[in-house]
Amino acid sequence: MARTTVAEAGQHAYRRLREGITSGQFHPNERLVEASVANRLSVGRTAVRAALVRLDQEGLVTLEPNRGARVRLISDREALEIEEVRATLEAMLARRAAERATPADLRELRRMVVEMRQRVEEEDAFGYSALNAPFHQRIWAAADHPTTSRLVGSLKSQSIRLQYQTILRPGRTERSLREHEAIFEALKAHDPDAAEAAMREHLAEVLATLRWAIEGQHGTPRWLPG
Amino acid sequence: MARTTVAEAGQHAYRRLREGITSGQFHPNERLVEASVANRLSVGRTAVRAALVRLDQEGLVTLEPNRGARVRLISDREALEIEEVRATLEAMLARRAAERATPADLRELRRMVVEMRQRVEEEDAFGYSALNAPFHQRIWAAADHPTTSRLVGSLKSQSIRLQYQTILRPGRTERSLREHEAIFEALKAHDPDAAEAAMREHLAEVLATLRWAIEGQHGTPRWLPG
DNA sequence: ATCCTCAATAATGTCGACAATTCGGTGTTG
DNA sequence: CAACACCGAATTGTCGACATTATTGAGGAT
Repeated sequence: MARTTVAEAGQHAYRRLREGITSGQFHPNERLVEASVANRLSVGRTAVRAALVRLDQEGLVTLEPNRGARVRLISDREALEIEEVRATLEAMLARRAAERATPADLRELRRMVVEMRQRVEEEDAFGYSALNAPFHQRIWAAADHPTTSRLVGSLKSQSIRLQYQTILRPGRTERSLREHEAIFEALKAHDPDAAEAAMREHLAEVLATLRWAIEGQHGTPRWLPG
Repeated sequence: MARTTVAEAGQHAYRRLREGITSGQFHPNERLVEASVANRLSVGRTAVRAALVRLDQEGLVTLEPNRGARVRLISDREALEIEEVRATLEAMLARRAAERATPADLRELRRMVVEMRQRVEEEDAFGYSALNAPFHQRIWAAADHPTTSRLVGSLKSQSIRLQYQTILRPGRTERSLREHEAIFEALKAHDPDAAEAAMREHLAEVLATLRWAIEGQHGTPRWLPG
């Protein structure tokens, strides 16, 4: 029989809401009225409540006493801070990954890099960007450091909003590809210093692009999702 | 009368429970039955439930569907991982702190170092250890990087269990004091590289001490709840 | 004795009702 | 006309009741 695990509606609500927020379905600063969300997701208010508490702790929504929840708006400053932390931690993970990447890890990473190159040659910036996350995640897996992986994953979901805009920068994909290739080479050579340096450089570029995107949006006072 | 904001019992329960866990009042792996906790803290079950969800997200308790909550037992491996992350992030904070420490920051840090030295001279290891956290926190404040500070603070609360045992290592306090002094000197000189290096070295020592403590407790195969 | 079945119990998951609070508007008063 | 107290709708906070699920222990069959 269809074992749909009816129990734990809370988990369900949490995932749906989280997905809704990170995918931009709910806008930053949008109010999340418990009742509305509840019947939108076809779950009870209790479940929504639990989900909101979780998301508050996670930093994706803010929860004010007696005043409800809203999607947390990450300030520009905070977005940069998050990216800085992410860079620091991912550099550490890259170092570890270089020390212990298995042949299987390297095979998979090579496959990804090849696919990325194809996307760049086809000038498919969006397709390229979609391969970005899996590539990084595979490195986290190779680093075998669950605590940090969890942390970095959580950070990433908080700063999604600006992630999209970084795709648009002209010439960014080519450069990004070269950086990814450098990281891969360092991992393949099992050279921790090189891997850490390459990852640090890559994320410094991302950070710079982020600054560029933030500058840009100040000129263009519209940044709502299309 | 004396309306102490009766609303928000959830916050209250959260703080009490958190305090109880980090202070060791509740032991690792101990089951947290909602009803018991509720009337122990004189709050409703709803509030306890919310608190547990928060603490689960925070990593201080584990929450299994239909099977309740228990105080999370941090494995040795995980404790080391946490300490590693903390080291990485605090090194970054020290770097930033060196760049932007104000005279007030430095005055305060000097005061703390002086007091630490006194404690060491009095051979008051426990008193010395109590000054440890404020010293680090002051550096975080100087770094002016709230995102990271929050993160590091959260990590620290997860690994409290082993923190105490590190005090016991012979000769540790003297060495720790010298490390702290080195960090202070680097901050005072506004030398980011030196500050980062000093902090990194300090926390590498802490990590080593942690490993030592973990080895030690393997000799004593008693860790079951009493 | 060991394993299995199955009721009894304890604890969690969910819901609906109601109290408490916030917020926007409305009418009153100076 | 502005400031202000106040009412009402909307929303959140809390509680108790009940359904659902795990766990325990006794009894029976092999």
